[in-house]
Amino acid sequence: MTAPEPQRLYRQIAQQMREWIRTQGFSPGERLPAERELAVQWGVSRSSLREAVIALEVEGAIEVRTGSGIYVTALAMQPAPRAPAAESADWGPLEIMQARELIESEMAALAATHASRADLQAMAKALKHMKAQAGRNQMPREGDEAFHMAIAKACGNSVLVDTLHTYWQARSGAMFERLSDYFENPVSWRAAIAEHESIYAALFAHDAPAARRAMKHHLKQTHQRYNAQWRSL
Amino acid sequence: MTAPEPQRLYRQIAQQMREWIRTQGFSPGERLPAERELAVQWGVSRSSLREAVIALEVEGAIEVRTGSGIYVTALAMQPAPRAPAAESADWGPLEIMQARELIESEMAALAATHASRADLQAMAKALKHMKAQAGRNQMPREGDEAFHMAIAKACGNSVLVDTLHTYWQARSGAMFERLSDYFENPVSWRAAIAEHESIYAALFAHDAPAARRAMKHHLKQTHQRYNAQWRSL
DNA sequence: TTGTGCAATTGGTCTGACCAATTTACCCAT
DNA sequence: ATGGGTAAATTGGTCAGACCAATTGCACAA
Repeated sequence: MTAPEPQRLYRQIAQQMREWIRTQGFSPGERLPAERELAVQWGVSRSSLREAVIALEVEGAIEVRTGSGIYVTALAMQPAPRAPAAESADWGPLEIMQARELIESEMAALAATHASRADLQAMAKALKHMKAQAGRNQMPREGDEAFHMAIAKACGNSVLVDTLHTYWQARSGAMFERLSDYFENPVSWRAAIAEHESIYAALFAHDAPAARRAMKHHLKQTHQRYNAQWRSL
Repeated sequence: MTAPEPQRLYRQIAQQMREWIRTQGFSPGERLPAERELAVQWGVSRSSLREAVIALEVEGAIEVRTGSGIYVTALAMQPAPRAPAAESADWGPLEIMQARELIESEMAALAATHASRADLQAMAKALKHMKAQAGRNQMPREGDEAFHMAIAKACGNSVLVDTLHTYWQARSGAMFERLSDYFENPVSWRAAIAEHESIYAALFAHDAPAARRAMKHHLKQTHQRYNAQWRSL
């Protein structure tokens, strides 16, 4: 009862190795002792040591090269034990919407000056997809995401693309699902589509201020729809 | 030469198991066959099968309970093979700076209206830390990060905090290290500290437009320092 | 000096065994 | 028949040793 955590051996070893690597002044790219030596060093079998190595490898802290050795990566330096999807776990819907409002408005402005013909084409296609889905009385979630991601791509900055993508993935949360059921109705679809068209028009005209304004308006509306629904739960 | 990737066995097995779990209609919480059976099923030794299991466990796709069995988690359903830090891997320094310029400017404006006394105190402390480090002729990287993160926290939005945190972690990349060596010199430190003080002043005065302006200026300066250095490599 | 090839090193995989926690089955007492 | 409790079967956890394959290093020969 007092010792509820006889953790698996490989986890203990992995934990100790993480600290050891960061402590003993290993530099990225440096090679650490052979598996057999490490096993002796921690007094475990090679099998167990190996399991710990694999855990660290999956985490990205080390890199194993067959016949050569085990090498530490740059990631090993940052203490992040990185539980899978550790962040984004406790993101609330309203927080995400606020962040999107802040970021995507500026992204729209940036996209207005950078967007290529191909980018605009992708947006148009997404918009068309939305209308098609809405026409079949389905929630046009797919097209919605495609449209916003197309704008991100138009910025020509992979950091922004990945950031927004992370936000959309976080929508899988349970709370989000419940919210969607309530507020995603044909009326708000039509409104959203109209707002998207305003954004598209501004981007097509390469009008940065207008694009920023349109995007901010769209997300503010969405935010308010969420907010209203949130309070009513 | 034509087959450059005889991937480690455990990776192959892990890959196949991921698909198998998602395909064969396993529900979260359900138990899958015993290790020994799975080993036979894929025609590998238990050791190798076990390594694959550990990889999936670290990824969070499955959960292993001693003496009981191996259980699939909710995460296993989402197809994300989530390589460690798959994103952020190929982020370039200039891309990150552009993203920061876009996001942090707005964050500063938001923080100007939201910042509490505690938030401002944290910024002041970070600023002080920067000066102390610079005084000892050290690159004030720590204080720099603390200052920017304090502003993010002042927004009261965990999504924004996590996003910026991700950007700072990406700085560990090799390219970034090399850049830092070149451009991070006492002259730019002093400039950066002065710029930080402008930002702090605007936040302290709760002047959103000024905060936005100051932050944008600061990051644009940094961006240019990077850019100049980048071309000279 | 240069290049080739052998040998040591190091990771990769397998077999088989035994231990510990958990679960299941069964038998006995009520 | 039912309840409880123990024993056996199941399942993961760890270990030891062996052999293979890729890499690396070094000595020797050209």
